[in-house]
Amino acid sequence: MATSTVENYLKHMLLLSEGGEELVSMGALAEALAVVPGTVTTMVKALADSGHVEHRPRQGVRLTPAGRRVALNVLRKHRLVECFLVNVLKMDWAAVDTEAEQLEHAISDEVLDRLDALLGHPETDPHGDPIPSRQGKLDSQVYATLATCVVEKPLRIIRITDQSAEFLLFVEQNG
Amino acid sequence: MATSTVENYLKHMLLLSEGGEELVSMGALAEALAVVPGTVTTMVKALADSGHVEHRPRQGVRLTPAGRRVALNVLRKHRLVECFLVNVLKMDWAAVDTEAEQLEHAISDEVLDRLDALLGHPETDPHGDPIPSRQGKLDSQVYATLATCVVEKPLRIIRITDQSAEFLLFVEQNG
DNA sequence: CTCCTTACTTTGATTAGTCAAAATAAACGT
DNA sequence: ACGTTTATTTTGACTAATCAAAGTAAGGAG
Repeated sequence: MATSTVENYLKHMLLLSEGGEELVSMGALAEALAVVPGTVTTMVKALADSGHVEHRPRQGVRLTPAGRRVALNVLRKHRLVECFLVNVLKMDWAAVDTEAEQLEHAISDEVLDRLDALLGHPETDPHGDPIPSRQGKLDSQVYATLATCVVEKPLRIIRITDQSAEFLLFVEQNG
Repeated sequence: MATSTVENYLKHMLLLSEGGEELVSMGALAEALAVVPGTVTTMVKALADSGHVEHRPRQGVRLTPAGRRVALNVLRKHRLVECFLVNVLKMDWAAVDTEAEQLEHAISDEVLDRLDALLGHPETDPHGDPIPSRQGKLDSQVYATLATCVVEKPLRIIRITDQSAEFLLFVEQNG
């Protein structure tokens, strides 16, 4: 079984390559994981050995199908847990990300499935991010961003990309 | 924050000293944690340094009030999670122990409280084991055991002490 | 009292994950 | 083409948790 560290590396690679098939840079990964770049290099080489990623030295890294499978499963856990925390436990949707960060590595596939059923198979989490299907399908639709919207025209916000605590707090306090 | 390894050591010390104030032997702890005795000695010395336990070399170990506090909180998480898995997710009550083993280290106190409320502040988990209160109160009532019961007299089973998977399976299959 | 058994502790080594800092490579501007 | 900047990799060291195996203490049995 993949350790939770490994799961985090793979999850972040998936997030950093949203949609596209491009290589993820070591620097970006180090930033996302809050570790120094040297640590990422070491870890990525191990991940390459275990067949989860393909490492192009000095260029970047990319998930293999096996690595992507693991990453999608973790992401599915993360987002379904967020749904649970908000919809069932009525937690503040700005705070659930940190909680889910821990729980995503602790829940089994069995619990995951039951949670999914309990929640009525939701398609997105409370921030509007799509939830990967059990079969590993993830539709990353591209919506218009606030920056590309017409001012003064009514609109509905579907998804919030910036998950930083500060930003979510800002959104909350300003509707 | 205590690592999940530390939480496990403390939790098992609590369980092994059920009620009484006696010292827990290193051997019993090693057995419970499935590690070799030498590992326990090392770890217990570290735990003594951090003020969670009192170590009597060659005699045994005992929780300090601080250690007991941590242990009770972990046990509360474990048992409330079991309630949730059985009552809400309708999982098999013989299987939830292993699940809870992981989750007890991943859920925050915030989630714990909300879970407790959702479940209606239960007093025991699905196996009949008492759930420590938020204030750290744990009533370990002593019930008659099957071995001390009158045969052929109707009775209600309140609590099952042996949590091994095999035994739970046996109980399940034989009513 | 001496020996034996059993429990406990020590010691040395290992694995996973990490950092700091030095070394290297690629890219970039002039 | 040359030197400078920037990203990446390497190296050496560290912490947490573990095991195997050797060493030590304490409590009986005779």
